[in-house]
Amino acid sequence: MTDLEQACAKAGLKMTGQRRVILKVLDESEDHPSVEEVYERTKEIDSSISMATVYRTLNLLDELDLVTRHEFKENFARYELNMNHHHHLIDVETGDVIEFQNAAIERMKEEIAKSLGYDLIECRLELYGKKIKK
Amino acid sequence: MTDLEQACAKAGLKMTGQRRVILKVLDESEDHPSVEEVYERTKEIDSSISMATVYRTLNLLDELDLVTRHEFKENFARYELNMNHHHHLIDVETGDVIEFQNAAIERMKEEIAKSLGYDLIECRLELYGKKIKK
DNA sequence: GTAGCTGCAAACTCTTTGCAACTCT
DNA sequence: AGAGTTGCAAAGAGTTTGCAGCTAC
Repeated sequence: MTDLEQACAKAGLKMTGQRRVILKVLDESEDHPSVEEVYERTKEIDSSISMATVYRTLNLLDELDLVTRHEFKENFARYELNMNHHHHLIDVETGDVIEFQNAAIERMKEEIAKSLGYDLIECRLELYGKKIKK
Repeated sequence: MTDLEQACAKAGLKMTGQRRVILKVLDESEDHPSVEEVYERTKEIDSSISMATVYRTLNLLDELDLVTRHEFKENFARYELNMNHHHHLIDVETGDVIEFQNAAIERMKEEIAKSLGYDLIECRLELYGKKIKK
């Protein structure tokens, strides 16, 4: 039983075949798949899984904070397992997504929120850029 | 003729009655209205304006960079005139939106993009927080 | 005069949901 | 056994678009 499956069990979710497949797909994805992409990847393992189940499962995982739902400047959602905390730089020409971390920015976010009288709960930081050609 | 109308004219847009009303509404809005809200506000001035026109106009203004399209963690768009550059802190309990600026963060964003080999074109920074009660 | 704009309604895309059947625990 | 889960198809929300008529330039 994987860590992910354990976390689900702890939350009281039943571990069905479909869920196991979806978790496996997420765990093996190194990118930020859309719902459609998660669906395609699960179908290769179990072709009977429905889109509705993929949507429902991703929503559950999001509520459990096992997954982060992104909405870059597209009009559909992308998901990603919640492992290490990082932000994204999106290549405006190709759509490529690059991950980065930056301790100084983390610190400043907290400070800014605090100075406005808020506890920081969550945040979204996305850079959109164009590759520098040499 | 307002600055906004001038900018539109320069881009080759015809200044119709509907557009004038929509621009006026945006100009007088101090918040970040949704398309629906822009529509409601325009209807009070000219009740014949259609939703389709509001959508089309906002899309045009977005392309001209006169307006910024936001999608906070809701599932609809909000718009805002592109005046001074700033970011947003969203109150997760009430949905209130607070604006802020921070020069240090601006600098860091540029640096991060550069260090990844990109020219920064655009960015999205949103803090989601809960008000600190005393 | 004509390219561009508009309102209307229909179409589209992504996402959610009601329901009856099924399945983990 | 029973609550939770599933697939299907239908519904929903937000947004876009084809078309015929209208309007700014």
